[in-house]
Amino acid sequence: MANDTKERILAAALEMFSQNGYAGTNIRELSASLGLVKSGVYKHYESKEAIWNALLDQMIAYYADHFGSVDHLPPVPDSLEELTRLTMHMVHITVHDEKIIMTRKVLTLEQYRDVRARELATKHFLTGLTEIFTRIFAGMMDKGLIRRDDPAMLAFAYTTPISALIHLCDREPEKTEDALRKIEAFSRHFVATYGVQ
Amino acid sequence: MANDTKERILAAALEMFSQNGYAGTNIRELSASLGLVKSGVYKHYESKEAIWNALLDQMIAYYADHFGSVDHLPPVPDSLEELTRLTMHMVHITVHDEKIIMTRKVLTLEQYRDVRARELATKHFLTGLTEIFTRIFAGMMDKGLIRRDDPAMLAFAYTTPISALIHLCDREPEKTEDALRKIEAFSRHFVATYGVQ
DNA sequence: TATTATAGTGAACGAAAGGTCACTTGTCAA
DNA sequence: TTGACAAGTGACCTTTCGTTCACTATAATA
Repeated sequence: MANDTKERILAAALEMFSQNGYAGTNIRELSASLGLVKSGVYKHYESKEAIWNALLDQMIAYYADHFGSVDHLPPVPDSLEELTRLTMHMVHITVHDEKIIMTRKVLTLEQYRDVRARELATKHFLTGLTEIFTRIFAGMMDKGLIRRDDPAMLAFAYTTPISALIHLCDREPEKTEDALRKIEAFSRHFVATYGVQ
Repeated sequence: MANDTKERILAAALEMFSQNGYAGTNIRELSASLGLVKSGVYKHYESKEAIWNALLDQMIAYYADHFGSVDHLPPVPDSLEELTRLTMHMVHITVHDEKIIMTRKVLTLEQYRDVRARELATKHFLTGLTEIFTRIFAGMMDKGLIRRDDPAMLAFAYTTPISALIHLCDREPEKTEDALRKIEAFSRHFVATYGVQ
């Protein structure tokens, strides 16, 4: 199947780009990892850059589908404890899903070179999470669970420390357990600070 | 002078590595940017990797000299307003000094490939700032300026959002002004939350 | 002054890169 | 059964890469 190979190429590209970067990846190795010879790849993509652009297209579409729409917002927690649980659930997925990890790494490595990677990186690493939690905190304020305050500021203050530790997990995977504990401790501290007792 | 050229090579390497990454940088361009021909570079470094290692040595030494010792700790602020001023002063330097910007970019680009870059990245992006502000907050608690709390947790909660915006400046320099305003707003919000009025 | 080490040149090299092309194979519709 | 087409192969091309080397110019040293 043409489509199958085309997608397998993208999957292999994600893996290699996330480890060695775009410039550090060569088509021979990429093809070999799929059991093809390099000219086979050129039957599906006209150039290395075309692979890169298709991969970015896919990442952008994936992001829009999964995080970009209001439909996929997690429900507003009904308790402070549930906020921590929700947070830990989201974090667990994001630091253990290989594909998501590789996506973050690719965006990290190519953010200075490619405009679209740069924009997606900002969404992934900063504005995306902040927007989601702005709504969550606004909802929790309405429910009287957390102190009235600027929900966007709280979301920023809540998500960026977590993001920093997620980056740490990407960089030093052996510290993942520690980072998860630290995120949970941070979440509880946050709740203790802003939550209405 | 041998030493002069040797250091100019490192400076050029920092610039090119920070823009194109190690794999994306070639010795011809690097030499040309110094007005040399590429074989001239090999009179000073035996290989591209040797340049990379020397650059890392320099970055590690620079970090140890400027941020690693207790001597260079900023003084503990005497007021909440001064905490914000101190913060903005440090941030201004860090987002406007080209050499520091390039250092962060290099560490960002090479963190998955090189063990030493990985470790230095964690210091730069996470533990370094947190340690500095842990001392500052401990001092401010002693002075009765901010509420008694775990100073390391406060430092983490204070520095990582700022770090996130510094990364944003590296990625999208045109947003620097906005980011600086946001950092100041965040600092004041933090002070309003944890400061003793 | 003669010598020697240093910095820099320019041509060349082999390896590896991205990409092309004529060709084979297998599948499916006419 | 045959024709057409998509998928994959292997040899080959060009360019670029990191690296080497014989050589020159210069400036300090003995």
